[in-house]
Amino acid sequence: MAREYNFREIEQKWHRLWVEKQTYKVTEDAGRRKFYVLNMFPYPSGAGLHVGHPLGYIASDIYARFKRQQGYNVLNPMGYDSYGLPAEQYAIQTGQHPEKTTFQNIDRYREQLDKIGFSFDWNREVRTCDPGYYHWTQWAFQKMFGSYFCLKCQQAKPIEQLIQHFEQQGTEGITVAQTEELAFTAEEWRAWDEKRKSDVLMNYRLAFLGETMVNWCPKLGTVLANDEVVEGVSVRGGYPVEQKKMRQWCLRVSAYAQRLLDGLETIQWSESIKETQRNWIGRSEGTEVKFRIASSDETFTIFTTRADTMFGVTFMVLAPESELVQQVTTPEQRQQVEDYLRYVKGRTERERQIDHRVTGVFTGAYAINPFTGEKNPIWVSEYVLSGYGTGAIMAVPAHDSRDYAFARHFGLPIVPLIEGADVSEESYDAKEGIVCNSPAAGKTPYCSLTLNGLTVKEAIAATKKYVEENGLGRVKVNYRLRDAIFSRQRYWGEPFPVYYKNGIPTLIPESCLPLCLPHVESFLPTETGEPPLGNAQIWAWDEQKKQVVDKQLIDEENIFPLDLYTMPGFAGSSAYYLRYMDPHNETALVSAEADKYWQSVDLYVGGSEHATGHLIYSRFWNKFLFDLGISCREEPFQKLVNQGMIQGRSNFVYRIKDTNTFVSLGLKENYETTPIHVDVNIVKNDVLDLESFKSWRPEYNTAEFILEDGKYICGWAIEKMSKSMFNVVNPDMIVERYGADTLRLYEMFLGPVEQSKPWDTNGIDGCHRFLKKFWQLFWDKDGQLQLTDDEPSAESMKTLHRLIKKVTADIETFNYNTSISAFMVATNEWTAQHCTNRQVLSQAVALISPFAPHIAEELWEALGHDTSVCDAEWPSYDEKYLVESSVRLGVQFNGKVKFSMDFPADATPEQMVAQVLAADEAQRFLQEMQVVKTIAVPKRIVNIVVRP
RNA sequence: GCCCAGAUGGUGGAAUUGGUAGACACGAGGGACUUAAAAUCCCUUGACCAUAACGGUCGUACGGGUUCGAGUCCCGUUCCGGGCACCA
Repeated sequence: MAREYNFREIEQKWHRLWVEKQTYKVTEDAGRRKFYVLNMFPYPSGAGLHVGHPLGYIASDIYARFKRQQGYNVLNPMGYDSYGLPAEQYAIQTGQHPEKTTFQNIDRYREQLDKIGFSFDWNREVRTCDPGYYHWTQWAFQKMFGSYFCLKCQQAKPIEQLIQHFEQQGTEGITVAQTEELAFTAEEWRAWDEKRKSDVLMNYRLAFLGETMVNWCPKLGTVLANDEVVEGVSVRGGYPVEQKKMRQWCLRVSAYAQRLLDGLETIQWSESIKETQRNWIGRSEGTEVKFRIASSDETFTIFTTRADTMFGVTFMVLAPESELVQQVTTPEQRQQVEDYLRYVKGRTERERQIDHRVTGVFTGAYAINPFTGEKNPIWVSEYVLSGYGTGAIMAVPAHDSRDYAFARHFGLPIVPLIEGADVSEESYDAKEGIVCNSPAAGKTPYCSLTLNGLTVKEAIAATKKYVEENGLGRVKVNYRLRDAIFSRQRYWGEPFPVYYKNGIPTLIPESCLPLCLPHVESFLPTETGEPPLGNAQIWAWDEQKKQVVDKQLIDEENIFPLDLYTMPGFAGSSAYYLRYMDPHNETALVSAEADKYWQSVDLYVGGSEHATGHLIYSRFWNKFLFDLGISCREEPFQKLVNQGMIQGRSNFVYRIKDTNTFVSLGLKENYETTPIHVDVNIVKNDVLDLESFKSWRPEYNTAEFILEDGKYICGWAIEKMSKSMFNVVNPDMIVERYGADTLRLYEMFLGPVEQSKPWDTNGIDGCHRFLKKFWQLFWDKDGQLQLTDDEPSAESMKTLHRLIKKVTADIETFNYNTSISAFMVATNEWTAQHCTNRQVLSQAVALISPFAPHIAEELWEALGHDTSVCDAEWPSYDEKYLVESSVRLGVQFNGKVKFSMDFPADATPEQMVAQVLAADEAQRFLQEMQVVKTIAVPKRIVNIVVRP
C-alpha cells in the first residue's frame, strides 16, 4: 500500500506535539540575534475569521519561521484588541454583556487560529481588556498628564519643571506645545488658587481636559477621533456625526507633529502609507501677519503661505466660530452677522463638506494692511475654518480660487500680482511666475519692500524676512494634525485613573493602578452622552484608604467622584508591542532588559486602513515613552508590510421574473431575469449544485432550471467578502477539506501579499496536488521511506540549489507566490529525475517548512531527526551547482530571432559574435547584407544589425 | 483640484529590472486507466492566417519617442484603486 498524505492525522499530531513540547516558546537570549515579527492584533468580532483574516498572519509566520531557521531568536506573539467600539457594538447587537461576548469571541478566534499552525508564543498573549494589561495603558496616560512638551528640545518633560518656571518667570521665555498662547507673570501665577492653576496647566499637559469642538455621534453615543469619522459619518456603523463643544480628555499628538514627520524618513514603510501620514500631518510653512483693526487699537493675526501676495489683499475673512467676530462687528451689521452665524450653526459638518456654497457677511469693520495702509473690509464666511491657523485669513482673490469665488460673488476687487496672470475667468493659484504690481520702494510710507521682478519663491522669502525684521509678525509652521480626542462616553474601555477633588482632576496614585472597570448591568450608551459608568454604584475614590468605594459616600470627607469616561480603542493598541516583550511584568510596562533585547518591531504586518489611526497614535505613544526612557527606540515599527484585502467572489443565479425558474448564465439574455446571490459554497467552478441549491432555502425547494449542456452556470462578480453576499469562505472549512498546509500555501499562492485579490476556492486543488506530489517523493509503493544515501545526481543538486536561491530571495521580498511556483517546478523535476537522495530531500523539507510546517515536521521526523524542523538550519546555496556547461543563445538579426546557437558558458561576447558570423546560417543571411553592428549580451542573445 | 500606486490570456498571476512575453496554477478542450465515478497520468490552450509538415502576422490600456532590442525607460492620453481636500 502506498502511503497516503493524511493531512488530518499529521496536522492534529503536530498541533498536539507543539503544545506539549512548547516548541514556540521564546525567551530572551543574549547569545542570539533577535528578530521581532508582529501582526496587528485582531478585534475579536463575533463573525469569526474568514479566509481574508489570516493572510497577513500566514505571511508573517512564514517570515518568522524563516528567520528562526536562519538562527535568529524570533519573537512572534499574538493577542487581542478587545476593548473599544467593535467589541461593544457586537455585544449591543446581540444583546449580551461585552464581558461575555468578548471572551466568547476570543475563544472562537483562538480555536480558528490554532488550526492554521502558527508559530505564535501564546505564553505572551495580551488582551487589552485585561487589568494586568490596561494597568499600563492607564499608567501611560498618567505620565502624559504629568508631562508637557518643550518645542525647543522637541521632547516631553515633567510638568513640574514647567510649574517651576511659572513660579519664577511666568510664561516669559517658554517655547512649549500649548492649546492657546497664554501670557502671565510669576506674580499672577502665584496668586491663583489651585483650581485656576489646574485649569491653566491643562493648556500644556500632553493628556489634558479640553473644551473643544468634537465629533459627536448620537447613534453611537460617544465622541469620535478625526480618523474615526469619514465624510461626516462614523467609520463604525456609518452614523451621522455632528460638531459639539464638549469637555473631553485629549492627547496633545500635535506636539509631536514634526517628529512624526521626520521619523518617516527613518523607517521602511511603503511610500503610499508614508505619504498618507504626511498628508494627515499636513505640514505647512508660512507667515503669521498682524493686522490692526481700523479705528481701534486691537490687532488680529492671520496665517498665510503666500506672503508674497500682501499687496493683493482686498478683504479679510474670519471663521464664524472666531471670537473676533463678536469683537469687530459694528452695530449696523450685527443683525446680519447674527443671522449668518445662526445659518452656519444649522449646517452639519457633512453639509459643509459636500456643499461648498459661497456664503458670507460683512462685519462692518476694516483691517489695515500693514504693507499698504489700505483699509480692507472684514467678512465672515464658513469657508474659513476655525481650527486651522488663526481662524482668520487675508484674502487674495487673484491668486486663491476660494477667495476668487468669494470676491466674484460679493463683488470685491481682484488685484493680480503675477506677470501675465489672466484673472478675468479664474484665479492664478500656481506658486510660480514673476511678481509685479507691488509698489516701488519707498512709494508708500508703510513699506520699504518691493517685490517686482522676483519669482514667487524669492518674494515669499523676502516678505518673511521683512515681516520678522519689522515686527509685523513671524514665520510659522502649521500642522493639520489635530490633538486626539481621548475620551469616549462608552462602557467597554479603560477607565480614566482620575478623580475630581473639589473639581480638580487628580490622578489616583500610581501604586493603586490598575483602576479596574466596574461591572455595570446597564452598559448601553445614551444619545445624550451620559456615560454608562455613571451607572456603577461602587465608583468613587477614597483618598485616605486609596480604594474605590460606593459613590453614595461622595459627600463624606476624602471621598471624591471618579471620572466617568473611558478611553478609546486606540489607547490599548498603542503600546502593545512593548508589552509582548515582557507580558507578565507586574512592576513595569516592560523591563529595561527586555526592551533592550527586543528593541522594536522589525517586521510589522497589517492593513493599510490604520494609516491615520493606530499607526499614528502608536508612533506618538512610543515617542512619548522614548522621551521617558521606557522605549529605547524612537520608532516602534521598522519595516511595515500592508497585506492586501481578500475580496469575495460572489456567484449569481438568474431567476426569471415572477417565476421560480432559474436560467443558466449563457441563456439569460432570452429572459427578463433578476440576479440573486447564491452561496459560493454550493457552487463549484461556477457550476451550481442543483440539489444543494434546492435545499439551501425553503423557497427554492420547488425551483426549476433551464440548463446549458446539462449544467447550470452561475454568473460571478468580485465584491467585498460579506455574509450578505454569501461569498464568505471560512478557513475552518478549507482546513477540514484540504488541511492547514494547503490553506497556507494557497493563500500565499493567490498573489503578492501586498495586493488585494479575490478569493476563489477553485484554485486550491493545485496547491493540494502539489503537497501530495511532494509527499510522494519520500515513499515507495509499499509506503516505506525510499531514501538513498548515494551521491546526489548533478541535476538533482542543480534543482535543489536553484530552489534554495529562489526561495531565499523571495522570502526576503515577500514574493511567496513565486516561491511556491518554484517548489512546484522543483518537485516535478525531482519526480522526473527519480530523485530519492536523502541529502537533497532533507534540504527540501527544511525549505518548505515555513510554508507548510505540518508536512515538514512529519517528514523531518521520518527522516530520523529528533528536533523540530523549525530549528532546521536554513539551507544555503552554492553557485557551483548552478553554472551551465553551455549557453544557448538566441541569435537575432535586426532584432528578430533567426536561430539559436550553443556556446561554452565562459565564452566572451567577442568569441560569440565571431562564432555566430562564421555559422552557415549566418553566412546565408549575410551574403547580400552588410553588418552594421553586433551586440552580444552574455547568457542572453547575440544581435547582428545588418542592412542590404 | 493635489499627491501616491496601478493596467499583461477565459481567471489568479510570472518575466533574471532593457534581452525569446505569458513561468506556475486554475478553468476549458481532447486522450489514457476504470463496469462507472472519484483519484491519477498524458496532450492542446494569447489572437489571427496557414499547413501533410514547416511557417507567418499581430499582441503587455491608448498615442508618440529613445534603443540593435521596450511589459520594463521618457513624454502625452484614457481608465481603475488609495490618500488628502474650502488647511489659506
